[in-house]
Amino acid sequence: MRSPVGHADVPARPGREIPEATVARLPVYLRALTALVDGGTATCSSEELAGAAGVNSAKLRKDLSYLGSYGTRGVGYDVDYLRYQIAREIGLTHDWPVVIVGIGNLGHALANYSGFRSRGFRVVALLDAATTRHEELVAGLEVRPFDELEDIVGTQSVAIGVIATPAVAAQDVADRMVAAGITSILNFAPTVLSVPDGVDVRKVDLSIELQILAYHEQRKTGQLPTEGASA
Amino acid sequence: MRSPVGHADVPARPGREIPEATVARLPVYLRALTALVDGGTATCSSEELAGAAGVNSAKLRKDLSYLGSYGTRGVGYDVDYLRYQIAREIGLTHDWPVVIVGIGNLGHALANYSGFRSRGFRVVALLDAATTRHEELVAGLEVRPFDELEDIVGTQSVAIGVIATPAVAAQDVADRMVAAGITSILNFAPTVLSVPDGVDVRKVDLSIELQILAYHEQRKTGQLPTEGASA
DNA sequence: TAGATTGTTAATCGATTAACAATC
DNA sequence: TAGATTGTTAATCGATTAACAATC
Repeated sequence: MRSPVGHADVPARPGREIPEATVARLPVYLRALTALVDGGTATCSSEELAGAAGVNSAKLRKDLSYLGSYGTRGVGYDVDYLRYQIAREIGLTHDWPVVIVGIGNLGHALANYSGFRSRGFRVVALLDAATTRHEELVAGLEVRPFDELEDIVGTQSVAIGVIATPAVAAQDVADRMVAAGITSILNFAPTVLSVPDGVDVRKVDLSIELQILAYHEQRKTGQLPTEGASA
Repeated sequence: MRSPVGHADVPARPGREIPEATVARLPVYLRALTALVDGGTATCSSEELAGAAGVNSAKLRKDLSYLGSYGTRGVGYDVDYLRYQIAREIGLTHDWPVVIVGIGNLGHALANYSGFRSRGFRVVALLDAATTRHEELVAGLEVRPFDELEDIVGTQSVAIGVIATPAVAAQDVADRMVAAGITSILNFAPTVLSVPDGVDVRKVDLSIELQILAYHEQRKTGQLPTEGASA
């Protein structure tokens, strides 16, 4: 539709413009491939990889086709090669410095989560507004005053921020993050954030996930909400 | 397509068969409505509620239309009434007992998360396989041996289980949960679970969320992975 | 009545899936 | 070559959105 920069409407390199649904599955494939590599598997078919990732093989092949042609017909995929290609596509061939703001229970858990480090994310600072938490050691890092945000983001080129504060503080934290130059936010606070265009926000909401389960659970057990009620 | 029980293919009550995308947004609307109630707002338009929920108003109205006609043309929605209707639809008019398995950093955070309790979820037990954690008090509950799962699920009619164990243990925990009668699982372990039909699994994966952000971040900053590379 | 806003329609868009030609 | 499996096509399905008739 829009062509912001004035270039001809050429179809971008084949393999560009990966659909959002596909992007969200690439990390799942990456994890499955890493498990296969660790298990000593050198080659796998789309059927096998799809099974390990919990999707059907047509979807997997379609997804991979957006990246390029990294398989061999009649043979399958070289596990290690495909893993590298996906990691490169996601941008995990270099480390991403990350700051976590809000070092309560959840912030503690996030700071200690080994899955970040092992996947290319490096927690460079833990910030909290409460002075009582300052200098506390969490996951080997000192908790710092929130005011140091701008300094840390600037000197360490932090692009990604994690918000693990109470809901009331989250928008302020987001505003400060954006002002400091952060352009990607992972928000654990149960609130809608408003940010300028160009800043990405992803939200993880524990209670929403449970509510979605409850909705389906309710239907299974036959306790339909309107059962016996009239319209 | 399928008609498992042998009844005529009558269109269910209007308002049934809510699309999955809509179900996932109902908790967001519920939260926005609760905030409006708390702020003293009695009535709101679809435009206002949509703004508070972070969606556009056409989508909001379409979503609500699956539940019924709870608004008034020319006027808007009664905030408290709509909130009740959504809560009823999700199944939050009664409490859901929940067990959490795996009381590490994340399990601690989940056990202490007030958002569960306040939204109709009651943590009835914390279980861990490690005997060193037993009898420890977390969020006012004693950590119990994992073997007590069946007993607790049976006596307390638990339908929802939360897995916060390391990845290697998650499938075993899921199997035991299913055997004990749990039919909805919220999985925080970074692994694909296989469960029988009829059991719902939702997955929360912290590092996947960060990877999705990294993908977009990489494109923003112009460090395209294939930049300069030839096809 | 005039103005406002819902609930619904219909068009569009994006995601999924099965099937199969290409090709190792 | 025969068998296997990818990469792509095309059909289907579901979600989003704008527009507007219904109606308070």
